[in-house]
Amino acid sequence: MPAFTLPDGSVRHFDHAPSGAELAAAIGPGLARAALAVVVDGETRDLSRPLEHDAAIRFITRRDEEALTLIRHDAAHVLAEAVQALYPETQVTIGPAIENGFYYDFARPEPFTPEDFPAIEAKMRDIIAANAPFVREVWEREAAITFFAARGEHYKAEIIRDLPAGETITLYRQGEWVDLCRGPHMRTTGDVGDAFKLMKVAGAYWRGDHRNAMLSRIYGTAWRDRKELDAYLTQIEEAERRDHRRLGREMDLFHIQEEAVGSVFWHPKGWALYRRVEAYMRRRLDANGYQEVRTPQLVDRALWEASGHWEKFREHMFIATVEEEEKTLALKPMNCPCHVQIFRQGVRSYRELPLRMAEFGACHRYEPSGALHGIMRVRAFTQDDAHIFCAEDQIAAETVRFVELLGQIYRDFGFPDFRVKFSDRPLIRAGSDAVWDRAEQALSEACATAGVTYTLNPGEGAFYGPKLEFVLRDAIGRDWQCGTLQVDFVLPERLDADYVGEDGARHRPVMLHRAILGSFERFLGILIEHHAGRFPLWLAPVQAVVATIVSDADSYAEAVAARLREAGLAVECDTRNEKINAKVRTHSLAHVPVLLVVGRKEAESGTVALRRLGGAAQEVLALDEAVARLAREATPPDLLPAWQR
RNA sequence: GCCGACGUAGCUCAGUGGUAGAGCAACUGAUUCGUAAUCAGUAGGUCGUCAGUUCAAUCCUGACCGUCGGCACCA
Repeated sequence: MPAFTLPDGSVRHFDHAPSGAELAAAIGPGLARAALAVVVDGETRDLSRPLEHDAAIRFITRRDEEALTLIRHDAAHVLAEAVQALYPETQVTIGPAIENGFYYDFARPEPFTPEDFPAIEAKMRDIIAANAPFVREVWEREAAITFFAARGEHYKAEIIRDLPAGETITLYRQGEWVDLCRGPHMRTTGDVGDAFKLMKVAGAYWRGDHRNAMLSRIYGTAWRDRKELDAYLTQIEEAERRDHRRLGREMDLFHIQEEAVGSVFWHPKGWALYRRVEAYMRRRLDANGYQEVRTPQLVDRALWEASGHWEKFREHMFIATVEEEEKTLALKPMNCPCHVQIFRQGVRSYRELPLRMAEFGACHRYEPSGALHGIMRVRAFTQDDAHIFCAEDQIAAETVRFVELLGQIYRDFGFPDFRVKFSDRPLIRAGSDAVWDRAEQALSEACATAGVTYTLNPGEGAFYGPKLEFVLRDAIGRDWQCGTLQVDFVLPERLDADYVGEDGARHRPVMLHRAILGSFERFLGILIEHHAGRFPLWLAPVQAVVATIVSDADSYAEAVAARLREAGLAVECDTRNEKINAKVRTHSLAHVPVLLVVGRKEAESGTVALRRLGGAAQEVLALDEAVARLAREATPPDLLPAWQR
């Protein structure tokens, strides 16, 4: 007779196999009303299924975060039923819960449009109001295939055909409607509630493969209650306000135009920001034993053939030819083969290792048109790239050193938290399995030494080696993969790099490909969105504006601005014939961190009224003190004396 | 690259089969003002490009380019 252990440690005994719902009722009527699903030894199940064996039990109610997944999954089913009710010619495929919501992929000659949403949502509300129970049925494979094929649901039939032998095939009914699904589901369609909204339509390939048919996907969001839904919609609006493309235009940082698709025109203010980041990175690298180099943009295809990139990435390379010569050159899509060329000049000694070769390398890649996105995904970009040539037994120490540097840099840019993913061997790869074994092992040992905990990202490594990926989290909770550290035993072999060891013999170095920001373009996009354009003083393109109240203060304002410029600050002077209210508004909207207001009083007393972005308070300071204070505040974090960090 | 939507002044957006408007920005003038929009005036557009339909196209049709949202891709 089964016994169930509850979260409080108490045990309930039954003389039969009760359903989850029965068990909940036995515990209490409140729980019986609230329970949506039951977790049996860690596995979430429908309340209707009998519990045959002894198990640890807990219930999921609407108060649990886990309810979200159930609600979203059920919402996907309700969406599918609604769509088939309204558009009977539509085939259903799959519809999972995802972060923040759910989607369902439909096969239909005519794709859906957002104009269809009101009708579909109304139908969904009807289905939810009908409160039909979800009923689980176990089917025999052939019967299930015949059933779906007969209904013209060929995708469902294909899914069943491809299920591994021995897999239990379950269908769920909700009223008249039925779908193949492994579950679990809540009790009834009514449990979905009313906190959902259809968001957008999109094309999506069947089974995520671009060789397959394009399906019509409908995305929705669903939450436990209206309040959560509204909070989510507000968060989306917030993200739109932060959009780097919008801020880039509003703050006059950069633009992109048709004649140079995927390349950035940096305006003076955007370039100021770029240069601050670059200068900071250069100082950090200098201080960490890197040697900066610069390598050619145009490189003969022979080198790319030797490196293996020509074979794998040719379609993504910009090719250049001249009429005079037969040569085919490619704009470099990456820097590593060029760095190996520098390494190969002369004879290298083990004494030079680890050799850390850095380049702010400008690269070009012909990215698919649909991948382009503002300055985040472009065709011309600059990596904060470096390659560490080292011996195999130096991988661990170099990894530790790199992770420390990376953490420091992320903190300085305002990203205190990051996580690490470990990507191991992909299906298509260079190098023997023995080499991959060694590379993966070296990297995982290095992680252990560096105290890095990671999540595994199977099969996502580069074709030449495994990699660590560093993912930071921004101010509104979005994850961005920026840094990377890749172990490469292959390229030194292919490009014949070697060094003379202690034993006098030639050895292959290992290459560690590594980047911290990834690309400047993308990282600046992330920075813009993370700070919502309100940069910390050391990064702000315009750090301060001196604004006059009356034109009598113009010459004093210019003098104030000059003093600040001498102290190294980027300052503008606003002597326009405008009221101070208008000036405050203009510069606040432009996200200028510091406003120095000067009128007759300040001009006479040699002071400034200092106002911070976002605050209404003003502080009247002697000019000298204001300059000293702002100069200190605008100091990049790596240049602050130790006691101030 | 694939599916869909979109493209009107610098920006945000109206609008119509008879060659276009608003607000903000810009410019000019007045105003000299104490912390988120002073007032008045002026100027600004081959309505993404190219074809087609039509007496007539910014509007209808098609192709292309670009942008946006996804998918696929991301050395």
